[in-house]
Amino acid sequence: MLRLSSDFFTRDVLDVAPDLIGKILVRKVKSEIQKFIITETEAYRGREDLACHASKGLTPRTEVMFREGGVVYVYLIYGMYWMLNFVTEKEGNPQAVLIRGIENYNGPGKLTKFLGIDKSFYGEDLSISDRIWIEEGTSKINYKTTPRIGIDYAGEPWKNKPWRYVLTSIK
DNA sequence: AGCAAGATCGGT
DNA sequence: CCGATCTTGCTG
Repeated sequence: MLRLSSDFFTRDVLDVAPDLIGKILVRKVKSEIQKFIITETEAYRGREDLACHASKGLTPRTEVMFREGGVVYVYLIYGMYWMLNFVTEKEGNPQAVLIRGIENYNGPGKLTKFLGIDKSFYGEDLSISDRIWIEEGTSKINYKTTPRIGIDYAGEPWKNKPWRYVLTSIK
């Protein structure tokens, strides 16, 4: 199957996040390759989006989001769960897609634990990595949108933006 | 230097 | 509904 190049990620996160639904997340551990359909994503869009970590500006933690799209942004939440994100857009425009679900593993904290994703993936380049990348899916899919989960603190209008994308069926 | 809160999850 | 568990950004 075809690995998605950085061109796929250097677009607006509101285009990339829904386009990732139905794509294949590939994880390679010691020459063993595992593939999963991506079922749920969320978009975090720039410095103005108060739910996006980049709204805090360029800090050691958010630095990777300011890079050219196509690299991995991971961070620890609640002291125990790693969140897996893919950076999007051009350099200097901080956006990222949170991977909230893959087939058989719903929940952003559960899937990273299952896949063995941790701090060592911070900044990993999806176009050349030999342990994580994305491949084109085969089928067309349908999805729905809802507000993002767990970001009520961001307030209006951010908490109600329909920037969560969930796979509903495969055509 | 200290502190409150967090893009979660599983058990009551 | 509540606790686990620790990094982070903000305050002082």
